[in-house]
Amino acid sequence: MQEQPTRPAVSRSRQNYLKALLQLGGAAVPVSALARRLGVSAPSVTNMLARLAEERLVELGPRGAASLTASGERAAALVLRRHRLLETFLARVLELDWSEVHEEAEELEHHVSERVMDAIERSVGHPTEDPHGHPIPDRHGRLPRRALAPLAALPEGSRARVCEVRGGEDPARLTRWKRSGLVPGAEVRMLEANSDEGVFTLEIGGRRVVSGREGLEGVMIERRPRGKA
Amino acid sequence: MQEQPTRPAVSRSRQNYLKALLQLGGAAVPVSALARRLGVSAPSVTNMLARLAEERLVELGPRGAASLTASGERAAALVLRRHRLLETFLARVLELDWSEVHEEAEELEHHVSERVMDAIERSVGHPTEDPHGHPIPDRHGRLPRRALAPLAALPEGSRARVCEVRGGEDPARLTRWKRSGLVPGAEVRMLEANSDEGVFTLEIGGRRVVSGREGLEGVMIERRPRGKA
DNA sequence: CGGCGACGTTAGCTGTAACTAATATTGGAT
DNA sequence: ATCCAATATTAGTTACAGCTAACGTCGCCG
Repeated sequence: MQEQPTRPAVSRSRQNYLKALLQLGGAAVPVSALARRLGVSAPSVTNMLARLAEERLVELGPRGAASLTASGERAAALVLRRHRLLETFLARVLELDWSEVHEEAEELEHHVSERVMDAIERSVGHPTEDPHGHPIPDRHGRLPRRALAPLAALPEGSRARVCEVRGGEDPARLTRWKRSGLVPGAEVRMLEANSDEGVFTLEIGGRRVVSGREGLEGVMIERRPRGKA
Repeated sequence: MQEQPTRPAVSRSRQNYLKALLQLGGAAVPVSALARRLGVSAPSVTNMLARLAEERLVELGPRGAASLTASGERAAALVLRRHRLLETFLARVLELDWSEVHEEAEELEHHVSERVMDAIERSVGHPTEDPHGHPIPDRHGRLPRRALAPLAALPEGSRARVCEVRGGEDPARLTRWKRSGLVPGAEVRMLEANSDEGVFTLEIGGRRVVSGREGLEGVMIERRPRGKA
């Protein structure tokens, strides 16, 4: 063992694998899915999974299906926590556009010390959600599970509140959503839902917005119980 | 060539070598000095210097003496710039203690994007000095040269203003200086300078402080022209 | 002027984490 | 039942940047 900058317990690469596993469901994730997500080759994944398995962070099933162990899941959630705290910080304190914060956090999450993370968290007042509405895991790696529905599933005439927008990796998409008012917290009403053709007409903040199904994919709502307008 | 995260023009390690070269005077730096400073072995240095020479960032003289080229010096100053901006940011915005900011910046300087650096610089109002009083190079890599004198050289009875405290790598030392009021901007008067025995008595902000020569090493002053007690 | 010690270099390894090419496995369609 | 295509694995390589051990080259001291 040679040691240069105090090798971290979980290397940068490992952190990315764990995070990807968690976001891919955490259980029975195929090698190919991981490879696609991380943009690496399948052999690289097989290799890394073997190492992670050795370290008891994942468990390997048949046909390469990987599942996070309890400690792997915790580690993954802690990476997610840093990521989301950083996004919040970048948006609120440094005033970056919400379409930019994802890629910046993607890099920083691996390099910011505990000490600085604590200061960052203080500076944004211990938020529970990031700018895209994703819940922020607590410092023990507990990630609140929420049951949300896709906006496209909202019945005609119903109201709902946008809770979370997924797919923050694509800045252009976020920019489009922001322009039409599709941000967490926005109140929307489904005016017309043509599910067959995939065309939806919504009222967002008093404005009519028409969108295709792909344009809405990832926008998640919490159904308003009292909302049968 | 394999490329994972868009290999930076100048790798982390290179940046550290360049910065160390600049701080070691930038010209005719012996291998051994670099090795000591960076905490690596001599062969590692020889190796890296060869690569840097190939990239025209340094020039190699006889007996391994390394000198920065113009572009190497610029690159080094830009690393220093990031470092000092980060220190300022960490101290002023995240309110870390000035004894902690150095080591945090040491890591972050390699991983913060241009975009975020710009936002950071804005958030601290484009400072020209870091918390330890070091000048911050401009965005073209120009580093103002200042002629400062060590505090220990101040004649008895003279006044001066502390300009810069060097040696910020050692948090304990910074903490001691801060306790005795030796921070950039402090007004001091040399009450008694026993240079032979290396004992100095100073007046700092109305308080008498006695210190040995080592305890003052790195505290730099700008002589007050009108300051003959 | 011979040799010692400091300094530097060469050679060869280590570890991480990627890659390609070739091979094995496996599940579904014929 | 067989074969194909998708999926996963094995084997071998690459790049970076560190390491140790061994060797070379000065300069100076005696």
